[in-house]
Amino acid sequence: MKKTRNTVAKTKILNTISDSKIALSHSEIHELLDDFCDRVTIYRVLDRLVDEGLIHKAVTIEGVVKYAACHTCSTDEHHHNHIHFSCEQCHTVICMENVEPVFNMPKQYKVHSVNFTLSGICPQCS
Amino acid sequence: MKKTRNTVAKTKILNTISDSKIALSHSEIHELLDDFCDRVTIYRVLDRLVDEGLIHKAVTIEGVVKYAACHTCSTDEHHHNHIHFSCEQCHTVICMENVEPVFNMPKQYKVHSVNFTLSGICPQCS
DNA sequence: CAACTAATGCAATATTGTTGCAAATATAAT
DNA sequence: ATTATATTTGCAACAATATTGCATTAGTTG
Repeated sequence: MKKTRNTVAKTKILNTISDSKIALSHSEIHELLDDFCDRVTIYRVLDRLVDEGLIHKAVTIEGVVKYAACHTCSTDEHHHNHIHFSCEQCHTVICMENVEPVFNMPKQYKVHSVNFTLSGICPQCS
Repeated sequence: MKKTRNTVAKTKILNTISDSKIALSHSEIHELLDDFCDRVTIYRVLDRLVDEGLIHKAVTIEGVVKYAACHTCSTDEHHHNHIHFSCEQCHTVICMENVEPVFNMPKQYKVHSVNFTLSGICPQCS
């Protein structure tokens, strides 16, 4: 694995995601960073952070890619089998770190990663 | 609910999806239809078909939106709680209609739809 | 067949994601 | 601290995907 560096952009982007209660999309991060760095840099840093396991991805049923840092990220035993909830009203996506679905795949399928996203109305919008 | 019409485009697109063993993206459908109708029409028809419950969506971890028709579609008791498998090698997405995950959401969350997509290597590519 | 309205095509535009390359910068070695 | 190096960044260009407005076409109903 290629060595990766700790740059200002990377730190700032990781902090933005870690400090957020909700999962963030590329464009949301871009806005929060207020033109601190280029759009392209954000795409590349996000890819790196995912590779390094510091954050994880979740995709809504609309195809919007969101990024989040959860507690199991950056631990040895780190997996992201938990569910994400996407509110149809306020469009926020949150990690439900305690909700891990149980399923039974035929063992010919080699599963590398999962994406569990539920859509509906969150408690705040009800 | 607004009334919807049975047009040639709608029929052709639905048949394309129904006849396919794998879930199809907008661009794949566009290719299969070989310029029978406009790209925009396909977008609109897909939305309508989803609204009417004749097909359902699945989104890969890369944010690619795929469409599929399953057996429970178009039945009264129709739900899409099954898992989709996305192969990282051949990039095909299939419905695992028999694999329905069990999970336990806090009941303050009103769940309308689910998106379960696993990524990995399918039996053919192993 | 006439009237009504949904659906389509087209053009324009918006949004999202990718690539190549030169310049900048983090890291390790001296 | 200075230098050597390879990663990272910004910029520009491009590609892919999705959306909107409006005039025209074509289902559907009576």
